[in-house]
Amino acid sequence: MTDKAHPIPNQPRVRFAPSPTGYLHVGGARTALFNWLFARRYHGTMILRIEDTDAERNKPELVTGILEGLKWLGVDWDEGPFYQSQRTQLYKDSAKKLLANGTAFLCYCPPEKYVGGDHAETDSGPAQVRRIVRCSCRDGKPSTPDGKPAIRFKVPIGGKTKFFDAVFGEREFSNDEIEDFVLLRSGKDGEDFGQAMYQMSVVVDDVDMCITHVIRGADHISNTPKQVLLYQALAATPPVFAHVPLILGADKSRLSKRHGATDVNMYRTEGFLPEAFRNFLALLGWAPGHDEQFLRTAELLEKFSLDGVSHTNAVFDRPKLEWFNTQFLQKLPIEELLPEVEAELKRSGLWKEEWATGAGHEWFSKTVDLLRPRVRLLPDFSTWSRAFFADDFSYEQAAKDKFWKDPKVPELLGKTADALAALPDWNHYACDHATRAVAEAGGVKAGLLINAIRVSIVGQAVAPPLFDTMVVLGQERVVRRLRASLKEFA
RNA sequence: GCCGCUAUGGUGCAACGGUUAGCACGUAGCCCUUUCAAGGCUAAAAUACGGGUUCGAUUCCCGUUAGCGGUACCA
Repeated sequence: MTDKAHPIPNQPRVRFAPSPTGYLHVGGARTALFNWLFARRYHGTMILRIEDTDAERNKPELVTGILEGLKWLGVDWDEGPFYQSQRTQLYKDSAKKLLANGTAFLCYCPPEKYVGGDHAETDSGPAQVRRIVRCSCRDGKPSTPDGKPAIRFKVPIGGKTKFFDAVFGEREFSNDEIEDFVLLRSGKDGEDFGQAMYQMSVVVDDVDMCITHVIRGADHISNTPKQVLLYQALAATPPVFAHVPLILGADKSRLSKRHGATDVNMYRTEGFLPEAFRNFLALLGWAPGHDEQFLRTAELLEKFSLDGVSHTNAVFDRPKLEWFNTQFLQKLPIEELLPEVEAELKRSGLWKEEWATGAGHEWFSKTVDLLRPRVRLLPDFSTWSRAFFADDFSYEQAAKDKFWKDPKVPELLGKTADALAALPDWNHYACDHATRAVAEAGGVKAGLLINAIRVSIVGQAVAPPLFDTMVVLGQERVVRRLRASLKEFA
């Protein structure tokens, strides 16, 4: 539908335009991802623009976090970051141009006349009501002719403003519903005008940067007619808009802190794999077709289309995100997973350089491969899997209670240590047979001994299959740990 | 309040006038098994409500309800 109505240009130009008033929110991240997917899919250009025109709310230090979040997600850009705070002259010039061509006017009304509004009683209590749509200043009749004016857009009386939305289709809004919005704030002491307002700066920048497709959150849908009006006043062609549905919390209200983490960087810290997060995010409000779920980024790129974007807000489902993570943890080619694990072990101080190359690397690879079906998040490699990478692990009380309760256990463990120490070859088969022989001789089921040994050599009730674990740990270490664990029974 | 968007199992998506309404997450059970996962199989679970249009509506139209968004000299 989209492709027919508005053919995809060969080289679309899109932008992600976050505002540094907060961290990179998952909603913003999803918008960034869709822009990126679209740009890469159609060999276009991705532009990053920082919308920091509100000096009072901006926190410049947040920009770093936003950029880091994007990089972690794998969303890169070709141009920028551009900062709107450094482009103020452009907006002022444009506003003055509109003043000159009669599509804007000077407004002397005090700001508070517009802020807050009236209150009306409704069934659900007082609701805010917009007080002013058409300002009297537009006809040259300022209510308070003195003081510094702001510049407002002169919205046409009557008529409709239309635009094409690649996900919602043709849209039209009645001009009478659109207020005479502010383009430029009134100036403080010394300056003629203040900073540009959002509508002004986006449109001027989108025109200046030759943006062809504006992909953004659906919360901007009712801003769009204002912007289209601005394009017209500026004699510019509006881009194709694509509004993507919002992300909600489990209770269907707008996603916020009380729903859990909303900062993308928190997920990085928690130890999610970026590709898993990306896959999950991509499937929030979009689907490639019928039943595909687990998608590598290349497949995402191959299949992404604005047509598939849903019209409904989506709930952020954390359990599903975790499922994606375990899927990637298990299915990623091992060479792709290794660097992530290495970084994790470095963070926790368990990393040894000998694992970087040669035989050490081979061992590391084998160990990670053994561990990964049971790992849920990257830090599990340092915590749950600690006994595989370090010798100073502790014994879980619950594991001891569960698997060491048979009085025969200490003796059997001692005999197992002797049997294993005597093995000429150290492999799965040999460990298996030696262990079962000890169990049989001791008159117990193999399972009892196997479970007891597991606790002795890794300190926990849960670990990969025992004999694989033994092979990876090595003969010397297994025997030593078995003997050392005997002290726990004293 | 006004304007706008939306409405398929608990969740994310399919079905774009004709299907026993499909897939995935989650949930429950079973199998596998040496712990825990993974994996395999099975089950419960949905077209918000009311009107139209049509031979036939999940699908098109209208209304209601609900949720969300906008209604700032915020972005």
